[in-house]
Amino acid sequence: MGLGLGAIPERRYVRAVISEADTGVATSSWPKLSEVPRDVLLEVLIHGPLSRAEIAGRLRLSRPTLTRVAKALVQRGLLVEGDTRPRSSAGRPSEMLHVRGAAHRFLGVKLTPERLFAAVTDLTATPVAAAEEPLRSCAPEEVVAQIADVARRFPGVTGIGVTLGGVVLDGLVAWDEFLRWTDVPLKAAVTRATGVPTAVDNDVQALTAAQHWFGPGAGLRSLAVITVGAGVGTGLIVDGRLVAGSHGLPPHFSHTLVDAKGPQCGCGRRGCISSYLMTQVMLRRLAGRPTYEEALDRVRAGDREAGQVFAEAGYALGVLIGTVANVIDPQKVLLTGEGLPLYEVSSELVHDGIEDTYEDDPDLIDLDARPFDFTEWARSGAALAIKATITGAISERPQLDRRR
Amino acid sequence: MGLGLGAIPERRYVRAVISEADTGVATSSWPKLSEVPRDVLLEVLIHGPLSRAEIAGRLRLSRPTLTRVAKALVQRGLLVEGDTRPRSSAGRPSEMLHVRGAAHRFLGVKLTPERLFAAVTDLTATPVAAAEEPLRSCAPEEVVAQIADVARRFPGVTGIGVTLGGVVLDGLVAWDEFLRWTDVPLKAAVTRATGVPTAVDNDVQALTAAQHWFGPGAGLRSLAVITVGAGVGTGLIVDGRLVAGSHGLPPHFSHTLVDAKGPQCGCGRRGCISSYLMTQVMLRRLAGRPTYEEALDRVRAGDREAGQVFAEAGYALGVLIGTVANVIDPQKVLLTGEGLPLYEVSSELVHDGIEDTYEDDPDLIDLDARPFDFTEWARSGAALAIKATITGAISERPQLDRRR
DNA sequence: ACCCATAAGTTCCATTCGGAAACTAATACC
DNA sequence: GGTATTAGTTTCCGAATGGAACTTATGGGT
Repeated sequence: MGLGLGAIPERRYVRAVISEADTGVATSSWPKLSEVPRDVLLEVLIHGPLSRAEIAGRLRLSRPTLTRVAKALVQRGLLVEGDTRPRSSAGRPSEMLHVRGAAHRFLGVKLTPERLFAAVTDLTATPVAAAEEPLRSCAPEEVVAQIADVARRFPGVTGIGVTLGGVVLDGLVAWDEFLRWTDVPLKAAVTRATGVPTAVDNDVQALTAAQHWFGPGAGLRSLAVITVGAGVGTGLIVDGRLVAGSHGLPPHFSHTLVDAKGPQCGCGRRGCISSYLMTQVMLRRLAGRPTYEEALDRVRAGDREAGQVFAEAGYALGVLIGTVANVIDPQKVLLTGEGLPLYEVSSELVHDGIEDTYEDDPDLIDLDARPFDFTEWARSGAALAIKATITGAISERPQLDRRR
Repeated sequence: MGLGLGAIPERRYVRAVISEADTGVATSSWPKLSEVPRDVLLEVLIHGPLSRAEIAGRLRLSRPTLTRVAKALVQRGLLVEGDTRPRSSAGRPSEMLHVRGAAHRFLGVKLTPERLFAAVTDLTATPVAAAEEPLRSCAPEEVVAQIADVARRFPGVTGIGVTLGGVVLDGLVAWDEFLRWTDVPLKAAVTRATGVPTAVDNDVQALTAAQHWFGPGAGLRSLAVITVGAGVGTGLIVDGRLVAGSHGLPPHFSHTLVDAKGPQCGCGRRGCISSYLMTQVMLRRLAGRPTYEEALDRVRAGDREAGQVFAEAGYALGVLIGTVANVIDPQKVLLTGEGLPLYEVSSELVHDGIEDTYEDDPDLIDLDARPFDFTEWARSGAALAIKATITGAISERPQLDRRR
């Protein structure tokens, strides 16, 4: 319904065989999975191909259960049996289970005030298509219409994930400074306009979750993600779950003080971490207001002034890393973003900042810097859709979980 | 066993009725509970007396399930039916279920280099006895012996919780600066010496968990606990769970910079939050090195010098509160500790600090300041024992949880 | 006083789900 | 080719959960 499928011939003749899984829109409906099958799928999704025995061990399930559950997941087309991997010693070799990525497609959309970035991925969050276009307007209705247009170009997706730089609570964009939105029920609107289940979240939060499922932080119990771009952003995974503040904001560390005599910050004070790291502020301090790339070139060419600004930025980044590590003592700190060249040119100062801030042995911090393509933002939208689809957050209202 | 109960007459005649619950050591054995009964017990423990219907609603269980589970818990002596509470409108009144606190007792022990604090509580963490004595020695074996002596004075406890100011990982005291311990397997040692299942944890972590179950933060999804005493400590609850760093330390925010020209801090730098708040440092700045109480009197009497030191400390506390709130955006910030008079004498400056630091509306912060008796530390040890007993962490090895 | 609406708690029963035991399958090593 | 070893399967059973229908205890209306 809502899909204009009235004209499609009835398919009663299939129902008896394929039953529920195929009743709705052919390729794009997600089967309802109960808890254990969902956990099994997730385990394979996050930790790569695994044998039944391995999964049973990790999830503390019996092998018979795994036989049954795996069979069901294969029947639903979500898993496939891949190669068999011989044991190192004796014993029957394992049959590896893979996620059948092609089974579903997801659309991710990242909104900025100027442009819309889109990416289509398969179930394993591997990109299969991408698009980018100017945002026609910032008015909510028009943005929704534009997203629906994009969605029409990629039919058959199982879910849509939209991310933006604002405060998102339960699918409602409570506040977006850049788009100038207040209380926009984006999730409902896009779901209605496209007919496809949609999830909406803050971009940094979605990126963090994406890195935790599909990136270098896959499956870690604790993880800190720091994005360096036009500004800095932080996301935290604690106890295997994304930390969402009670008001929907991602954790922010960025106005922690580095040096009270530092540059003027947007927040009104001086010398916050973010005052050193915001691209705008950095460039403003340089003669002739170069672009970011020009500034980088100057640094690489040995320019003193630019070097100083980037060194200070690097130090501030180090302080940020150290502060985050002090607070949650994560298994890994992941550094991403378009501004990562900063780490490349002044990694030494970053480490100075860490050393001056972190209260334990800096070697304990597993720091991972990953270069970053801007389309990654859109991909993390798709990852958001995948996550919402699998956990069921996308269709049902989120379950109150009665965990400890 | 180990409790010297050999002389107590056998009670075969009861077994048929009370079955398992009474098979082992009479009053002090904890029945194994499966997940749902455990959740039900917890819900009543944390959220006060509740009716079956109410619990079923909260835990998303059916009413028949609640009938069954409640009956089992009543049989095991953990719950009792209390008063019936009439509906406001029509309908049969609810029968309230209470935790039968008297069913079990727990011993909490807090270790400091000079003294040992002990508290015995019932299952609801209500204190029933307390003791305090000098620590005979800091040597691990002697401390264990002393704890065993204390435990002998309070026979029949179901669990023991020991807390101290060090780094505790899985019952092993990896490092305690104050006691000068490294890698002391305290949990195993006390369990062996007393014959009672024992849990060990960092004191601030245990306090945080205690406040989250039995204090003003009961049952919140997110909570920050800030203790002000000889130093400052921080504990976090996120998503209903205690945040434990991957190396066992509680989160520390206390060396965040407030003012680079501030007092010298133990960490080598100047003007950290903790440099303003450590009692030692505060008193050192005052003429004649008064005691804490004397210093407080001076402030209340209007002494300029003391007022300044306490004002700065208050401001630093505000910065700490704001920083914590920025990071996890908790539902509540709970302020406790022996040093709480600070908040009383300079609450205005605390709020200034919050205002200058928190990036949203300070009114969103639900700040709760609770005066603090030192025996609270020991009580939180008992709460630790309760928590470990109920979650099963005390006997079995912690289950790998396969949650999302 | 009586009946009815309302909501709590219970009983009964069908169903689901996961683990134990015992099996088969596929390999390495001797 | 036999044996040890580990993966995966089948069969079966017990535990636990939720739906339907019931009983119980109240308030409110007539």
